[in-house]
Amino acid sequence: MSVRYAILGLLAQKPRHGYELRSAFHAVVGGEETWNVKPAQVYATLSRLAEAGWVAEEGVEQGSGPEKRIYDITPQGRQALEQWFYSGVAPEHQRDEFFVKLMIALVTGDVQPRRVIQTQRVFLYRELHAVTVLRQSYNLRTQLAQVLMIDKAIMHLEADLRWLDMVEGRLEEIQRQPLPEPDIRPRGRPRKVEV
Amino acid sequence: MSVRYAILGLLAQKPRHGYELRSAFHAVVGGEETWNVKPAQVYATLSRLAEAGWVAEEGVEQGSGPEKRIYDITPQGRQALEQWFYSGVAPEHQRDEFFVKLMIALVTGDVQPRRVIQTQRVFLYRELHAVTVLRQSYNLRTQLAQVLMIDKAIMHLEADLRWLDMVEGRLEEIQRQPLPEPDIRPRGRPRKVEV
DNA sequence: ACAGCCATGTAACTTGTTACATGATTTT
DNA sequence: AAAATCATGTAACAAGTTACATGGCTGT
Repeated sequence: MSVRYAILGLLAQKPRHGYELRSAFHAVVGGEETWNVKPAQVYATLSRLAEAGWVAEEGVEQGSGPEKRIYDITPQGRQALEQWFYSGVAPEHQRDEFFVKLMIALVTGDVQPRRVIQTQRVFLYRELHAVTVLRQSYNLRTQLAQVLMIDKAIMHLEADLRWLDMVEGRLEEIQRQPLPEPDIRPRGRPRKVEV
Repeated sequence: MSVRYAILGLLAQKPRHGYELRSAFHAVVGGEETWNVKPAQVYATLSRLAEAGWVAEEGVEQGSGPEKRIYDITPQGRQALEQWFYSGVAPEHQRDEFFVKLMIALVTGDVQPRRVIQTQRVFLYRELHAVTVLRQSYNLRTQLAQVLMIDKAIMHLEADLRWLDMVEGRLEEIQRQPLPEPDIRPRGRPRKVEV
């Protein structure tokens, strides 16, 4: 979803060809190291965007070398892009892998949840240290994307660490009371639900 | 990735069939409303797990009604599961959709980054309010998953909001200096890189 | 000559979603 | 009889990754 609109946005700036879109994406979002968009995805996305009528192939440019298939954004594309810009992005809290891991660890007998939590805590601390060191090497003016991303990473890592502390607190509160089995509701048509 | 190991973990608890795995997943992770795993995914994942040798079909149980194909975890499966439990989950900061949106908004001329930021801020505030209200309706002892998830959501939303403030600060710092175009390096083989 | 960029793709695979298909069972 | 659950799947699609294939241009 992100790459699709990113390509659309870069085409709104000026017409470009696939290879150029890929470099521009890396330049804007923060380099090949942080988000390496594969050529396959760029060309596939361009085809889908063209099929949807959001971009159009403008023609082929041929200098000295291979031909470049130039794409441009359409009016419909511009409209879709604006809608994207001015709509909110919902963070998906629930589809977090560690959350699933923790909940499964709590019901599966032969694993210690506290060790699972501790493993994650150590991991997050290492990550926090790594990005804090990395931060010093970036310059706000020339590497805005990198700086903003690290700011975000730090805040999220701190939030995750505080959450892990909270989880341990909550678990102590309920003190080894096993999770209830899923409540089996009676089969068939349920009676009218009273509110 | 999460669902795969969740199914494995639930089978480590006891042998189950596909339909039961789906209900158990919902019961443990927090209900159909928060993460509705589709039957298609459960059965597809079971096939893949069986092919990998992590689970095995134990046989068919036939009561009054349709047959149930019971699966159980294998020793290899148990090993893989333990490795999963005791390894860290890396949060993916960079593949955040709003981050991409912001960076693209900053280079695309015809959109106001501050309005994009404000839209997201309003969205996050609404979400924060919604989960704060929802929190009151849950009970720690009987709805642990829901409570923990909301704790996490609140902390992340607060982190995101603080980050948005920080972004505006950073943008004022560089005060409408346009982002530099991607630096075009000379083509051909680069000379030896000096460290 | 060779390394490495410029430029385009195809094919296979993974994880997950959506829609469809089938049929038995159970309670109101 | 209708509604809803129990139980299993197939097919098509979307987003993304990995690997492969092709060929020209350019600087050391």
